Amino acid sequence: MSKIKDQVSEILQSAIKECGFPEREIVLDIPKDEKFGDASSNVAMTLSKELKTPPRKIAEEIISKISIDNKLITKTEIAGAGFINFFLSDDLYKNELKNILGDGNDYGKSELHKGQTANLEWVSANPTGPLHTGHGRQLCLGKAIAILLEWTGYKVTREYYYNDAGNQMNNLAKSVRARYMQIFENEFPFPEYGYVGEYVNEIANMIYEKHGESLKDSDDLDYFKKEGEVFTFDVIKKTLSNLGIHHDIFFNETSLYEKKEIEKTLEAFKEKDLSYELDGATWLKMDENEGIQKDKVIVKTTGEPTYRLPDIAYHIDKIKRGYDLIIDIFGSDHGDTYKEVLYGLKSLGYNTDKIKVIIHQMVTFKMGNESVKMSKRSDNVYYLDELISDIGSDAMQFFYVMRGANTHLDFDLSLAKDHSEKNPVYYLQYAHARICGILRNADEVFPDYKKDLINSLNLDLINSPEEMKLIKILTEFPDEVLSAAKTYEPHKIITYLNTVAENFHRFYHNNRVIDPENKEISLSRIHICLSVKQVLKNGFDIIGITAPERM
RNA sequence: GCGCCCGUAGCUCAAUCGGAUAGAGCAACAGCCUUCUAAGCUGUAGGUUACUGGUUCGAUUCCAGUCGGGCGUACCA
Repeated sequence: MSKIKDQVSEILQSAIKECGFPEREIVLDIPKDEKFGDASSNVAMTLSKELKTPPRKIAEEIISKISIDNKLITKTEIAGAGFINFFLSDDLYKNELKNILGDGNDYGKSELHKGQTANLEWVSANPTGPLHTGHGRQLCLGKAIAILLEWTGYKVTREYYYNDAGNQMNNLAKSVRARYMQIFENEFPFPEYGYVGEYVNEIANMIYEKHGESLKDSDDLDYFKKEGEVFTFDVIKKTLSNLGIHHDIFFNETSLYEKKEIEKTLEAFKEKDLSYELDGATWLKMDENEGIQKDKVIVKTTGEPTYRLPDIAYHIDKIKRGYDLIIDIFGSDHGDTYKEVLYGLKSLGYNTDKIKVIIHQMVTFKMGNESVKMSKRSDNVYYLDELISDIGSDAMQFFYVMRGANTHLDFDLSLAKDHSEKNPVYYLQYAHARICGILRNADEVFPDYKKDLINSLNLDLINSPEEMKLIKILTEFPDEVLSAAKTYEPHKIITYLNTVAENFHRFYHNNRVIDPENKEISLSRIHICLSVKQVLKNGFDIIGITAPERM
């Protein structure tokens, strides 16, 4: 569609120029209702005020300059308050259809950001326990966004930021040690806010197998911490890997201390008089105009930095690496903190224009009507691995990504578990599997159909309304990818794929594809099927689900 | 209290810079399998887009206020 749209908007643009009207950026919409044509412009309405002329009159003047022929624009009309609607030649779409199979797995990719680099940081859970369903949304969202960016030409670096030295990790170490001690000392006290997950016992048992009771009198928490970290990270990475997520960089906060980057950042704040000492702590001056309510502590009275300082130093590091785009994905519980980080960077003179922060709202989990409260410290945690084995990774990926990030999402676990076959993901995947079934049939009836498609394909035979509608929708795919990528919203792809599947199922119902009596028409329909299959597959690749051959 | 986000069909959510009659899935009801997979298709029902006002050719979308929900408001991250 993109190319088709460009042609139409050029014609429209020059018609406006010919009329002597002021230039406008031309935006062509694809009307929701077919009766309004294939493309629609509201330009007459936007010119109305400036020209002090009724929009319909302006529209009339514009379309009088547009020539009608059978090759491109077959009809124009003025509708409603002054919309200019264009009806386009079917052949345009049929020709575009050929590009789908020509481009194959690349159909829909663009070179908009060719040669540019992007860094996407997400997940970034500290290694204190396995990933759970609270991480799921971010995980799946980031996976899809990374691919989406690649489809528009970016070279994407996937990054995971973690801290193996903070309070959370000390807490894990204490918890592991307590479980270890409890193996031979029933009464050994467990820390009040310790991690009670079963994995903590596993780590303790592992240590016991290696060392027996020899660590009984050791109060060296570092060893327990290290074992805990190694074990947990291993579990986390396995979960990620099972989902096809591979981070290129695991960035340890500790390395910022080793490279003195924290100190340097602190010095920079002091030099610029952006920080001050009060009550034994160091405070960063904040600006209410940036939406931050009050000054924040960056170094505690203990001498340890709060998370803000290393976060700022970390982003300086990323900026210096020279990416064209830096994306952070945070949950809404971090909604305020990113502002502090960005403000810190700005106040030090860094350009933060390239940093995009994606905030996703929390997911509420429900079991029937009961809302499920989850806490790492109460052990009623629903781990991601469990969710995957309950509903499958495709359903999970689909479910987490199918909605806009900025909307609160209710996840009904009992529904996902009990009625997994009802999951909307199957609607899409079934369309793909169905096509594969047709193609298996084609192999038997017309063994040489692939050659015939090249030599004797006759697209003139495509003329039913279902076929034309389907073809038009397929050609919108490249635009859909661009639009989803522009706003980092992979759910738009799913919404689109739904209409593809819907129209395919309808086409299938009304049109027999393989007809041994009529090879020519069979070939044209096989061509449509192959094109649908390709678009579905490419869309699945972006959102991160598989394209099954059978179901 | 203050800040950010949200409020659309019974439920979960879409709606392309502000566009035409607000759309899907699930749930409900009525139909469709001797024919390429019925995990599908067709039809019915379901809405004052939380409420009130404003901006304009036009508002689910932008602005103000009210009500309701989530998150934050740490010398936790």
